Amino acid sequence: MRLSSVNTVNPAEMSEKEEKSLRRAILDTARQLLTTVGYARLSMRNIANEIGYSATSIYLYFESKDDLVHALIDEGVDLLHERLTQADASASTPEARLEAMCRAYVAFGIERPEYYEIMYVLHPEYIKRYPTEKYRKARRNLEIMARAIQDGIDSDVFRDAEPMLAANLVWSQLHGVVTLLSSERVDKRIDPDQLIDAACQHVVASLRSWGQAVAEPSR
Amino acid sequence: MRLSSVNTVNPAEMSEKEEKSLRRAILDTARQLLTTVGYARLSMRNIANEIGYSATSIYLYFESKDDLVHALIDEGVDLLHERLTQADASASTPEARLEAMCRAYVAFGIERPEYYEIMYVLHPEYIKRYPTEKYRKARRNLEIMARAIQDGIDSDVFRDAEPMLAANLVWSQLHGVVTLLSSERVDKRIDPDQLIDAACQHVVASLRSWGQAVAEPSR
Amino acid sequence: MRLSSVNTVNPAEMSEKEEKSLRRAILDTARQLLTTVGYARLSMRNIANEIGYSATSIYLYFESKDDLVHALIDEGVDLLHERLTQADASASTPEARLEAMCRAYVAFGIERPEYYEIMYVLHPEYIKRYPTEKYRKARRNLEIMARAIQDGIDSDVFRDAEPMLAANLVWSQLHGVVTLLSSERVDKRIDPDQLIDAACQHVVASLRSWGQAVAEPSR
Amino acid sequence: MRLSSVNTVNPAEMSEKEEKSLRRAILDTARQLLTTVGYARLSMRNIANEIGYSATSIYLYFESKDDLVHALIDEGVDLLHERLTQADASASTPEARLEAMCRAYVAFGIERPEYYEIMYVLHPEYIKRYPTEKYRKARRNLEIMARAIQDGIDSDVFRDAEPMLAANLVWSQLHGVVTLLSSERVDKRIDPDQLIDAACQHVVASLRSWGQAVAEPSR
DNA sequence: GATGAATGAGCGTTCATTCAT
DNA sequence: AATGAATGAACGCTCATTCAT
Repeated sequence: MRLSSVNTVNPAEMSEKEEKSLRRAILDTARQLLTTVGYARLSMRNIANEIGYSATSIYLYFESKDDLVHALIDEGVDLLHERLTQADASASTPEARLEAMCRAYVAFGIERPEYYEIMYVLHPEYIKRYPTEKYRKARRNLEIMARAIQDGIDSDVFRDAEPMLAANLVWSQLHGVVTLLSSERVDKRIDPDQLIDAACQHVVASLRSWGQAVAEPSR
Repeated sequence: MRLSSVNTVNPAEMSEKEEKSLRRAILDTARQLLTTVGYARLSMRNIANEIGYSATSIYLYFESKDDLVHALIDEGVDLLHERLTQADASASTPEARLEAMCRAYVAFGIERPEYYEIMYVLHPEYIKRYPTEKYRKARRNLEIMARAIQDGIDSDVFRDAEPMLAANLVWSQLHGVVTLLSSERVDKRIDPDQLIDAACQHVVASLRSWGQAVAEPSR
Repeated sequence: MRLSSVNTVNPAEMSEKEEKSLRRAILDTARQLLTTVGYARLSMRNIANEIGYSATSIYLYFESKDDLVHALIDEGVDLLHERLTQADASASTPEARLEAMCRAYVAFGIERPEYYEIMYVLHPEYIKRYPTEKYRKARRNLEIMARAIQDGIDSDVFRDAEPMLAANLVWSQLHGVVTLLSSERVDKRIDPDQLIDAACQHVVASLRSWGQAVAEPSR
Repeated sequence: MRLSSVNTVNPAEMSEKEEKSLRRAILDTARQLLTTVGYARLSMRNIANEIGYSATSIYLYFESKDDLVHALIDEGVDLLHERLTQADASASTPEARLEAMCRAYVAFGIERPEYYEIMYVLHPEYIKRYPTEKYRKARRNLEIMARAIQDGIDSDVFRDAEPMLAANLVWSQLHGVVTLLSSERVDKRIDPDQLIDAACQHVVASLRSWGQAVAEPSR
């Protein structure tokens, strides 16, 4: 049975690019399965069945399951990078840029839980097998934020601090919101959007130089 | 009992209470394995081998793997509760109490990553089987913080806000720091303690009423 | 936990003979489990749990699971014997006696499926371990019927035949009805009672002397 | 394929069709084990060992143990159907047709005890998982008999009766003979063939119109 | 480029049974 | 008379992977 005759990931998209490579189909199905059944139940045979190919075929495109997942992480890293870059460009002041990036980050985490899970939640023992060279690429995403922070410090909008530490702090806060929300651990009585909103505002506020940060609201 | 003649979980502790029950040994070994190999590789046989017993024996003390893990979660919840309660009692002002609790929370997460993982990181599909009655107990931990926040609001130290929303915000931020650090995703050039410090301070700062929050530093 | 404090097989009976032996309780529970969960799921621990004793205790009264089941078979054999004897005594003509016994046999099979299953349905590999001496006792049940048949032959009501062969024939027919009915393989549109009725009548009719029953058709 | 180098199910048959598929070998071995050790001890590993393959391999041909057994039941149903159809066609009068079918039925049960066990003896709890659509096919076997009975009634050879009830009665009687014989519960002093013979004759005789069969006794 | 066939290792779990107490 | 502790063997099943074609 071939791809075209079986239930494909997204028939609409299929007719569009019709000649989507098998590699692409594998990755897409893997992603799909990650959201529906979770990493623990993501298996080669699982993926293969879904796309109507034999499990063996996957090995033509990926050396191992690790390799496949790493490819997915790669995609996730790129996608997030894109979103952050766009957010960064969408505003001019360091504050606005940072806030835009925060919102983009959280949006990415919430909308693409599959990517987010393998990128940032999977057990470290696993992530350690992630090729070192790709780590650097992943780290760039943090550096975009760090740059906006640095700019904020340079222009005295943000309080003086080690920008990478600050970036990690920002990251932590956003990461916490994303993971708690998507693991459904937050009480239903809490409105997710309010939580996200509050988090993004505080992240920026917490970086403001003390003088500025608080004088304003009291006015 | 063969316990003493085999590689035990922690020889030091063993000589201490010598007559540690097998149930205890199982829980401890499970915890140990959670840190070393992660939940995905935590198996009954794994645990059994580690303590030199047959896998079957575990079933003398736990109905199922679920049961075993739930028992661990329970312990974690209690342990965290204890730490938070102590922290809450260790200070008098709402601010100080909250900060103490933040530090206690992070300390717990960092020092007891096994507990933390099954309590707050494990895939929700799993956690859903956690008995409802115990959920309430788990939620109490958030409520201790919410209470301190409420007190702060009442005494005008904290800006007026929905205390549960604020508590969840605090929680998110701490959770982010804990998980990123213990999944070793934070660059080694960042000093963990600095990150934790910064996070705890910001958490409290972000709750201060705008007027007060900023007046001080500018002084 | 002791018998009295736990869910017993039949509380009503319990208060009656209060001091029912554990051996009795084991047998009763085993029977009960045979009907509810079937032989495949009848386990020592299962029984033990049900009566609130430890599985080990069963071994105080029965050498092995085989032994226990054999004891049950014994009871079944006795019970059936009793019913057949009563039926035999309830009528005077050989025909009436036989028919009464047929009805008693089927009734036993339907009302006591647990006994019936282990007595007559369990895989032969198992039954082979049944002590030889007890076989003889079991065979007696067939002999009661054979005797009525012999009486019928002697008084010319039944056609001349080898009585044991005839008895086995009768037995087969009844056995077929019982097993098909209690394994729920008979279409629901068939009324069980009608089927049983018809079977019992035919069984007797088929033994009638050819002169009476069959001579005619040839004419 | 290692098949040829290992102890095969039936070397004679093997040399015949040499290229017997593994699927076939699995089914045959399963059947063989059913007769030798019974369903209770029929396990995937058991089958696999017998044919010199790994247990995993079975899953290449059958989704589950259920699936495997259902496939066997299917085969049995078909085989029996074939035999009954042939028997039905082998004679012309309803009586002769019915008797031929009775003999065919019993012969099937005795010669193919494995099939017979899973088709008609296995615990109902199991059989309930048998796909509904296949039930209909199984029921056809009874309907062939019912048809001959109906024909007999129409031509006044058989006494007027509900044909399905009569068919079930016939079935019960045959079933009883088959199961008692193949479970080796019948005394060795009884000649199986005589028993079968007698049963088949009686089955037909019991259906004959009362006028013919019973008028006499009134004489 | 794709597959069918096959597997070893492992999983959670159940079971009858033993033994020291 | 009764038990708690313990186990080896087995069960159905899933998984990532290999290899010949």
